[in-house]
Amino acid sequence: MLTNKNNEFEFNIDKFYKDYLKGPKIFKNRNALEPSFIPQELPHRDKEIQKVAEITACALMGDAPPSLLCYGMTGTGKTATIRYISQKLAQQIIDYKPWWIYINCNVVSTPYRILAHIYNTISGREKLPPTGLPKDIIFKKLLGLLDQTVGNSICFLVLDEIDKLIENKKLGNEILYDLTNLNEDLDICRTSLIGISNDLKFRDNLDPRVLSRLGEEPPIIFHPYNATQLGDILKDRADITFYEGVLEGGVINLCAALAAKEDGDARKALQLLRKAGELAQRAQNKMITAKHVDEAQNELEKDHVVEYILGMPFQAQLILSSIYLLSKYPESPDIIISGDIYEVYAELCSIIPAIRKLTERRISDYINELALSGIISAIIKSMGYHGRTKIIKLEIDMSLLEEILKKVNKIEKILDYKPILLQSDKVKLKNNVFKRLV
DNA sequence: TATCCACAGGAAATCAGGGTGT
DNA sequence: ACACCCTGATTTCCTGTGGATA
Repeated sequence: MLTNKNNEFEFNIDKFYKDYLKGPKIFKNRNALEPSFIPQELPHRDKEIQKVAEITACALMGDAPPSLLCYGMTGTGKTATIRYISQKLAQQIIDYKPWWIYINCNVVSTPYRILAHIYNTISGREKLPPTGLPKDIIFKKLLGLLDQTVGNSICFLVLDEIDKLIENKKLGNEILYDLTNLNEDLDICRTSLIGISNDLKFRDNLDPRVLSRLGEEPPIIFHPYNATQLGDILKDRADITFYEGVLEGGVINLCAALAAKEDGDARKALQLLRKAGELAQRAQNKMITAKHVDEAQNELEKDHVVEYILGMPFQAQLILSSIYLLSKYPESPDIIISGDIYEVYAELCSIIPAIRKLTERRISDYINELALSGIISAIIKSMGYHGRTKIIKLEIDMSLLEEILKKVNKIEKILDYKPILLQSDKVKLKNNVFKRLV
């Protein structure tokens, strides 16, 4: 034990590092478990690869493939398949070099920025400003650049999470229309659009003109992996990532089974395995065991919640605090509805200095976002004569929520506040009526 | 069976903050 | 300095609605 003369614990960092280096080694190469890693082979995606290959094969002859849509839940290999195809295609084409431009519409989320992103990627040096110019100027500049720089080649535009674009129906359809019609305005360059989405329903919001362009080919559906398939994927990656013999038998299958339960998300499976490895490494264990996987599972879940809540806008954190306060006391109602949340929220706004109170409409959207993230659940329920409302339930631990909210500066102080609402009989009355109805 | 509650949630307008070229 | 542009967040205005109650 490291102690100084007063017998206090003393941390010797140099010794720690030395010991660490001498300790067991788990990771040979971490990269293979990163989401960005593209493996040599993609197990169990042969059918999908074949379909994409068939549609894009005309690029071998220099023709632009028709637009293409890929659907499937997260972690079903959509993006990986497209990247895989782009590599294979590049190996086969000798007389020209196709361009591949990846756009994650969750990150590059506006029409202007998509155009600018494409422009900046192709041009390489001359960057367009992030805002300020009119869109049509950018569009014309882009057309010029495509003909000039891409020239007699094909430019693949891969729109990942394309459904995010359509969240703003009007603008999203406009830019998609422009992108699907690029070829009309180009002289020599040809473009080809590939859309990737995890939401099948997003087509409903598509303008018919856009849909007819994007839907020329039947969409390619990526089904979730089952546990066996996930196991195969993990095995391949584990061979690259870990030193031989560090994986206890059954660890891979356990990861695969856990991820299979969660919609067959390969990304989650890989994350789980990596986290388990990290935990083993940190604990200086020689092997990764089922225990590490369990721990990893818990930590990943917690990490996600903590990160999400701390990353939310302050107003959303306030809403969550309102829900917290509404659940905390003996007087708390059994059923939490949006109206009550808003009342408590409004109260909190008046207590905390320099906070603007937002409208109910906005708060309603925030509640929906919270529900989407899984932190709360919100079910619309009609109470007949008592109107229609959302019934909200906290889906994470109260203690965890408290722990997280304590970390937020201005919220920490109000976590013991007792809302006036809870002291009125209004809640009790409502509560009784609703309890009867639910 | 018509009524009416307490909201849900769509669409367009507005605002403030960041930028442009002239 | 000026007119104009893009964006994200929010407000304003609005129509819609399931079912207990009178």
